[in-house]
Amino acid sequence: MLELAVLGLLHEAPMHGYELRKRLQEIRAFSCGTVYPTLRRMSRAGLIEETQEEQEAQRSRRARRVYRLTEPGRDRFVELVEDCGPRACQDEAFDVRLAFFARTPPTIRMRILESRRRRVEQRREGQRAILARADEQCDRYTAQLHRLGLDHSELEVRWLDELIAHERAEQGAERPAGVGGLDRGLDRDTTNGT
Amino acid sequence: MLELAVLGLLHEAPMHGYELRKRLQEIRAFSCGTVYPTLRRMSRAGLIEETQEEQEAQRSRRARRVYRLTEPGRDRFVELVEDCGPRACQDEAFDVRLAFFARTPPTIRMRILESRRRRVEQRREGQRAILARADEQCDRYTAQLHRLGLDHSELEVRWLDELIAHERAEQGAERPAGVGGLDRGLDRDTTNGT
DNA sequence: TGATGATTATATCGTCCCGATACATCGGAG
DNA sequence: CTCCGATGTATCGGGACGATATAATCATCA
Repeated sequence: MLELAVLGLLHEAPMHGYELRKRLQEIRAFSCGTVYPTLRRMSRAGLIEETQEEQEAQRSRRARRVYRLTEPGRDRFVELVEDCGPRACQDEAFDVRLAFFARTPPTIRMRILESRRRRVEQRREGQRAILARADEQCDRYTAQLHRLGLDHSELEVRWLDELIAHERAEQGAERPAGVGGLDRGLDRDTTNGT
Repeated sequence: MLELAVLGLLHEAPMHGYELRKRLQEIRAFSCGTVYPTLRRMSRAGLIEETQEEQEAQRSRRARRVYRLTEPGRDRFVELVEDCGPRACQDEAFDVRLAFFARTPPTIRMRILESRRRRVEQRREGQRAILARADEQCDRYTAQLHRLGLDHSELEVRWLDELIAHERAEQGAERPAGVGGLDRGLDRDTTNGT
């Protein structure tokens, strides 16, 4: 997942590790014990290039490593972004996937949202079942825990319903009408191929 | 965390791995790739004992390993349950801690609940800040992600407030009254639960 | 001038946990 | 009788975490 996030962020512009970490935190708080080893691994795998930021002018601050997306990295991003297997809607992956929805094909978006919905609904049913027989087998605190979990699940299902409805409206508006490309606010100008 | 959960469950009765895993799922879905190695480790550390379930009568089903709490294990449980450092209110730990609140001293319970509240409030403020400037720097989907996160945080803060109020009422009822002696209300008495 | 601490920046360590996979045994359904 | 699904134990590779170390830069205040 970090891989996808890094690829996606470097898509915008080359960055050094610290900047990457800060941008990453807008998506999810990855630990730096995760970020740097991943950058190394991706660098070895050829998905990104690292170049020493050489600016003699400044006697610069410890010559930061600047990471830049490579062609294989771009391909890998497309590959990851088009994956809609079961992992794509798991808790740890879903938020990162959503963060790059603007660069995800609409059909994939729908599939991910619906998979996620099924998953959360299933969890919700499990929590309901547990709560239903909570009196017999749970202590008060455990029951409260599941109540919170259930509320979370219900909240997320409603949220997903909104997103799905929005997607449908958009796709419905585009398909029959032909190419619109308008809908500003969805993403700002992601069509620039760099 | 798994260690605490295992210790807590074995506190009730000896169990074999599979049963333990099923009971564990009522708290959180630990993978079996986590459970078995942990059982081994705890066994080596002397926190639990494993005994072959020998029942000649049945030519039994592959002689399951039955785990039983040892005295050091009991001590370890107390130690873990009384810890209220920052880790105790982190996401991964908090649910397990709550699951054994019934065996956690009231003062520790309060400290954990309040730490948790501070933590979630902090997260909430971060999310609010991000949402406030979402128009400039987030795409629509990322903003939605943070909106859900914010709703989750607000939900949990309210939930914590209820729990904390309940704890206070309980402690308030016991302290000034002197010897109440009885801990009732802990396991039954779900009040009106909102 | 120098001490102090916050921020920027990179890196490693041990640990936890996950999902996939493999292997067996058992009971019941077809 | 055989296949299937539950029961049951176990390992593997890998992703991620949090603590920690190190170091340079910068502002501030004494």
